[in-house]
Amino acid sequence: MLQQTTVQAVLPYFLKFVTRWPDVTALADEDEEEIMKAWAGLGYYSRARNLKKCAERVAREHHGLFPDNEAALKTLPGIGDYTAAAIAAVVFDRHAAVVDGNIERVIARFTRLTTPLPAAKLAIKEHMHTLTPAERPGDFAQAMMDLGATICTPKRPACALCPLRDMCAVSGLDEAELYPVKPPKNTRPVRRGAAFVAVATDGSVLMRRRSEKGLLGA
DNA sequence: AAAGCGGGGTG
DNA sequence: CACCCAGCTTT
Repeated sequence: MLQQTTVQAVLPYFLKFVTRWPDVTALADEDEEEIMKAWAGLGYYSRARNLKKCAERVAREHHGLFPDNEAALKTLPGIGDYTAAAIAAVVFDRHAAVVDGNIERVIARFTRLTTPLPAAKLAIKEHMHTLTPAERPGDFAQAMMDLGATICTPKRPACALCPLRDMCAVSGLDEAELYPVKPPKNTRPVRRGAAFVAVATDGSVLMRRRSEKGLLGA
């Protein structure tokens, strides 16, 4: 449910779902039509169909219990890189590198990555893996996501409040002059000197110096 | 690598 | 109005 959907929007749906279908088997045995009706309003309806298919496979192939490793999880319908790692880390306490949109941004800034996405995704995943502690990897992932949601935000990050400020590669830059930018369509990020910091799920620039506002070229 | 998939909240 | 949201699947 949380794939590209805010926690606030999901919460009431999630509560209704877990109340009506308390376990994987209940969901697997339900008619798809009923699940779709309960999903109405959430959008991205393929997620609902994947959820049912996933429940059916977990019920049939795993005795109603989710597999405890990333590789097996990723074979299930609707479960990709992020969700597989999140389940492995949060539910099974495995040392898995969780990378969602927030963590992507946090890591990219933290390492002052200038490679545009999605080419940088592997490097980000690897860096997150080295950063993730063996103990409470799930809590660490959730802390990183919270950091991205509250401090290291897409626009106007609150660097002054950041607990990672002293270790962050971007902290060397003048915070007061850092601000978010979205490049015009049909343009690509251009690097000039060290003042330029590029990152975002769509490959757009997140931050650059105000004085170089006209830096983007076609 | 890029397109397609939704609805809702926010500045 | 643009942008963003605990992404995944299919071209």
